[in-house]
Amino acid sequence: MPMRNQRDLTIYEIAKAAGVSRSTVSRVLTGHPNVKPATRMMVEKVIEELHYRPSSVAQGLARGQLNMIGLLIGDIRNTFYAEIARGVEDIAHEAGYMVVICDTDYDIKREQFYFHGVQQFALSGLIVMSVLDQQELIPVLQSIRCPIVMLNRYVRSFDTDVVLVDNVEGSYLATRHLIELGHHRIGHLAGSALSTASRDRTLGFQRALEDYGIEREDSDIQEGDLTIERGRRYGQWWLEADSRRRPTAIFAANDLMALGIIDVLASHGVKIPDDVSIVGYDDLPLTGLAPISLTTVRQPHYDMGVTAMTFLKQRIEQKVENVQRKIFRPELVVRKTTGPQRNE
Amino acid sequence: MPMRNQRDLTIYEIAKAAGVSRSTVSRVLTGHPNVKPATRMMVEKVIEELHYRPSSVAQGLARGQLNMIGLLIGDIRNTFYAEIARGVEDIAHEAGYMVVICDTDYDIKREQFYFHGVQQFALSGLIVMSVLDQQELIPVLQSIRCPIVMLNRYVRSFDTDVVLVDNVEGSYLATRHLIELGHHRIGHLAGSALSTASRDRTLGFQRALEDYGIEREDSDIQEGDLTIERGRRYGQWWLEADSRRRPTAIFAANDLMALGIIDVLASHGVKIPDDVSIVGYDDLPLTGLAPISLTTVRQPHYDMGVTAMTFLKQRIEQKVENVQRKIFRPELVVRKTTGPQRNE
DNA sequence: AGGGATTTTGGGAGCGGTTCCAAAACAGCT
DNA sequence: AGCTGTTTTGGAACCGCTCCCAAAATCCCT
Repeated sequence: MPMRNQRDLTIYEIAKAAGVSRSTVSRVLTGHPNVKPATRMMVEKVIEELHYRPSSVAQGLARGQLNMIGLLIGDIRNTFYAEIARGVEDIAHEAGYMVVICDTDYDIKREQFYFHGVQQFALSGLIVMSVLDQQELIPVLQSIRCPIVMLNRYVRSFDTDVVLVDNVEGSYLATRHLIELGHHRIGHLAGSALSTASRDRTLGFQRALEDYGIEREDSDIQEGDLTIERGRRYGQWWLEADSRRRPTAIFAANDLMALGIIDVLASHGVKIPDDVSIVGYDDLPLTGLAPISLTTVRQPHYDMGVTAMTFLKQRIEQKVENVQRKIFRPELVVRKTTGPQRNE
Repeated sequence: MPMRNQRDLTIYEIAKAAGVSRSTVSRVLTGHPNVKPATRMMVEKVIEELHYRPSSVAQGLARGQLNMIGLLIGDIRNTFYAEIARGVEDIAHEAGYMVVICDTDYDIKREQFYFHGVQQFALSGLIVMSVLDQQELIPVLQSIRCPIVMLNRYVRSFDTDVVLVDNVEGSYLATRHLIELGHHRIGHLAGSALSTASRDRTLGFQRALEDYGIEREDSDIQEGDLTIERGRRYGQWWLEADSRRRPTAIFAANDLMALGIIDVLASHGVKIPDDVSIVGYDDLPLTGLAPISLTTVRQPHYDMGVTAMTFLKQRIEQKVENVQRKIFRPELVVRKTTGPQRNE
């Protein structure tokens, strides 16, 4: 039987100390306008002096929602998510919300678990970077009774606030960059086909190829899972592929996979970018370091988190009416893992 | 006025549907033994069929603690913390706790804020990687009325469960490695002198020098803040220092700083390890990649998180009596940023 | 000063559970 | 059947706060 973590002051003590009723204290606490200024100041003084802090749990029960928000992400160990998380938290912190971290590990079971958790704890809101397929996601989303902001994902038939980056454009930029360097055998290691973000990146890739009249065999696109390990497997595949047919340039759907590829290739003596060019996606903080210098597509992760939380806050506080939408523009960062196609 | 996030089922509905009293439902919910097996099964069936989930907030109020724990860390963007966080969360998840993330940003104000938050929300427990000086930390810790596990830090005069890595040994290993390569001008870029972890690392460094009879000027140790930027500044300093007196090997108190140093040096054409050897500390996942291949000291971050949360869980559930303590042993990982001292 | 409108305050009923206590049901005995 | 002793159950108080409603206080006029 867990010990009860005792508290000392309740609103009742404050009321007594201030010589008013609990209701009045509650009013100053919640900023209700109908309190005589003198009374308000007096109560505030007592609160201050006694270092009273209301129980968020009791408030949560009475108000029907806890001052917390959930952040549903794949895996916090991926810096991509970590930066977003930090952006979310900074705003949440200012606004007085705590952030509950929900690592789904890209696992649907676990994601379901957290969706339930959000209900049970009556969280005030939820920022979602889900992995569920659209089909499955919709009913779940509808069953959630709190404000939701979708981040880097969207569901066409479900209108929520949403923060996006133009993934089509980002990968178009990356691919065009490779094309302009003279490459025409370009491989794409994609993300999961279930996520709109990944699908859009693949789309941008294909569109660029088309625009520049480059033929594409189906084998040029492989599906991945955004892990470094998957990148390593791709690297292995590349090493073993027919050297006259394998891509001379590779566009990976995220930096982690690009790094995995580089790891394998570099340790087998493949020269980058001389033997093969590589572009990633995300611009993780460490990929810009001199020894790596990955060419990649930058997304404003931190700001995405900030924006998502700002949207959510407004929604929770019902300061807005219409759906909020923000689309960031990605930016190509050319560094040293891409170079001109060498004559064959 | 935020909208109330409506719920549907309460314990009362279940009681009615099952034809028993709320108390009985509550008993089956909490696993109280005094329920007739037939009744229990019957109630469970109703709960199952109606998909009832008790409100964690109401439970929290009644029990005096919420089924959540806090994780107080510096900055989730640092993979070091992210891996720990993931270890913590995985265990918490199994045990039915949610994890609230508290990024202090190494800022005392913000740390205080979160300490208060823990109280207000009546969290069940707290895992602390604080930045506060011992002096300041003790009263704060004492004022917290919930179980605490200290992670990678300790306060001598305050007995809590603790999970540590032997930092003295780790940096001893790193330093000895450099000495054995023939270096005798070795620089140390330390962490904040306020944290026991950093102080211990400095201690191991000094001890190794002493053991091998190497003289040390005070300038060999510089205080840092564990950021990549600080590493860059150190790199800058090294570039500008008198080339006959500057260190031929550098031991950084964490990988991030080591990477910052490498970033600057590598982009100025300094050859690593030919011109200077560098050792980091942490073995972040990306530092092992071929282009970087940082020699470093490995700590089992994920397992540290797992252990901390396991300790905390036991403590919350009062399954243990005595203080729990676990000290992991670090491991030197020799890669390619360290090499023999070249004749001068 | 008196009367209606408005502001300020206190009382009390929730919010959805847990838990203590006493009553009810059920044993096992003689 | 009648009497203890143990399970099993329901009732009610409570956890700490919010918020509705009505009473009290204050204000502005005539």
